[in-house]
Amino acid sequence: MSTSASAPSTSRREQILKEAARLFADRGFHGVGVDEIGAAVGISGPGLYRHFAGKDAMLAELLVGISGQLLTGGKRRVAEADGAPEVVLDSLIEGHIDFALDDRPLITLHDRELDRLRDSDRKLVRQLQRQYVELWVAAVREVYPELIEAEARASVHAVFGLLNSTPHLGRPGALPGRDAMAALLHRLARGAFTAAAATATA
Amino acid sequence: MSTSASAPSTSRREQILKEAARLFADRGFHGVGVDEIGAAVGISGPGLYRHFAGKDAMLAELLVGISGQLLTGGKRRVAEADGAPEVVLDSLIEGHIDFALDDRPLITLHDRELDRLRDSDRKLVRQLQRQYVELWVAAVREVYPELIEAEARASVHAVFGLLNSTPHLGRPGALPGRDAMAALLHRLARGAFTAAAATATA
DNA sequence: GGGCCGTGTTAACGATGATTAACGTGGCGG
DNA sequence: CCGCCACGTTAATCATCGTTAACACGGCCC
Repeated sequence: MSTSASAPSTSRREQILKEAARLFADRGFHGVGVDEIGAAVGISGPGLYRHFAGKDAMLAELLVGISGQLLTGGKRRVAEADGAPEVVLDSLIEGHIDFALDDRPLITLHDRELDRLRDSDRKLVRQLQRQYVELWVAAVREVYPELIEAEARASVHAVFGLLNSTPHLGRPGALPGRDAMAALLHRLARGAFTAAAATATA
Repeated sequence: MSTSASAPSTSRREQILKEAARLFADRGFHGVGVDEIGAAVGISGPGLYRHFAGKDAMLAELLVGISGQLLTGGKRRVAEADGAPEVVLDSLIEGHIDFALDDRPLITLHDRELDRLRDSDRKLVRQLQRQYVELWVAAVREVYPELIEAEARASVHAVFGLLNSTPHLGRPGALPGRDAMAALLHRLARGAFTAAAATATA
């Protein structure tokens, strides 16, 4: 994982990635120039090419990183909560919410800029995303066996949309605080699944 | 207004807007060239400038149109179902689902490319969106009075994310058909609200 | 203490892309 | 018929942007 050691040069790369993520999320991949990204980390323009092969490479690393993190975290949670279906699902939901609330720009990029990738990268990201979805589908179907595959899959996608909606919220204080927001999102997600199963295919 | 009469030349403009919406949704505003848009309607490149002041104007017209349609439809539904809170909410949900399922590109643009607008247009679109949200918040709070304002607002945003998730789905047949999908989304949305209210602020 | 490497800098270069200019053409009202 | 107007076309313009070149400099290993 990225927290491997106190690696020194890693700092700059990660700083760049962080700022690039924010900018990409705000204005879109094509809407951001390399000069802006450079400026955001205190160096100017082409200096970035000492750290990345190009703008595309930054986006690729971001998206692969996000998908990988989500999948890894999801697998870990499934393994840790072994045996208890409800616990597994709640843990997945909790993990996704944490990610959505703490890394807003990344979550935004994740389902917005996938198509700007080179074919090979896009294929990799899609594969990671698919595995993550399958993790959820399996967990959901354990808790709600009455859901057929297609319903479960569609519901999972929809709940992702629900959880990922956080970035689209007006800044100030007309909203619950972080913890209350997390709790609310959790309830919303669980309630959605429950309702999906309620009269499913009936 | 645009729906004034059986105006003939309207056809071209609307055809252009439709193709532009599809392209913008697929590859992002900055990712599409005017030549591509032109090619999509059989004319080439700068011919578009006979119909629109520029690329920005197309996006502006699309976004204003979408927000306006949503708001207008929402207001109409609220008025028609006058008096019965549950009916109002269900009607709003149904209307939004129809829109999300039938005009995928527009729904995508709606919450993705807002920041590419001129200040005045963006302000207008945001105002229309805000009114639409308020419509929902009011309807939700009528059905679930135990929800406080902030919770209701956040829940509405989240449910929008849920309903708008349709575009992000793999093309083929691993998913329910249109009507089944609409029913499923409706259940998911209602279930989410119900769960939000269940132990709200308790 | 000299050279190499990591990290930057600024000045081209080349492509792309939005917009405008200059120019056609077919239909239609007078 | 004539000319105007809606609608297009292609060629030129001008800015922007990603990327590369050429050059600088501080630290660290030997």
